[in-house]
Amino acid sequence: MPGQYHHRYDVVYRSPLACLGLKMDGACLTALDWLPASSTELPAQSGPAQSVCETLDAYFESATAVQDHDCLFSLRGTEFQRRVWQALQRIPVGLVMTYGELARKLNTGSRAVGQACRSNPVAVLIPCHRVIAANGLGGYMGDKRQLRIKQWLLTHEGVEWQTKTRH
DNA sequence: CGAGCATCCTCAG
DNA sequence: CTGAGGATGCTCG
Repeated sequence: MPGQYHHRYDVVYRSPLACLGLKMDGACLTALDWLPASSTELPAQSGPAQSVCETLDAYFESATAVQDHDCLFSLRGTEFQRRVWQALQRIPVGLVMTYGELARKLNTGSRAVGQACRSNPVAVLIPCHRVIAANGLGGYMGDKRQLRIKQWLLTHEGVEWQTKTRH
């Protein structure tokens, strides 16, 4: 049923992969969600949303060209989640980290990091897809079927991840 | 509290 | 290689 998501989002951006729903609060981005294939484009009309779309244009044109973006976020989350989301934004394009590595850096547990990644409100721009498991790709959006998105993004960023053999 | 997680490690078979 | 199971930190009801 196309269009059913339009009342939730201010803008629906069409990426090469799937549509992304934007929610704005004034000049700040509050949500960027991957939408189901059935959703249809809804162009930006306000300035701030348009600038987010331009950032996305640049990213999907060439990930490595966009080393940092100046989108403003306004995010709801616990202190711990914010700490993880900030750490995510410090992972540069082309690199990945494991949940365990990030956990050690933040003095916490790998599963807690994964949980915070899962609750990332801003897909792509807060690059939770750059965190992978010690032995493989890890999860994405709590749904195995969405893993192709994570895989696509990493490939687009020139990352060659491989399923490590254990031991 | 207790259950549920986008994990990790170890230890059999 | 595979699977089971414990340790782990954080969140939500």
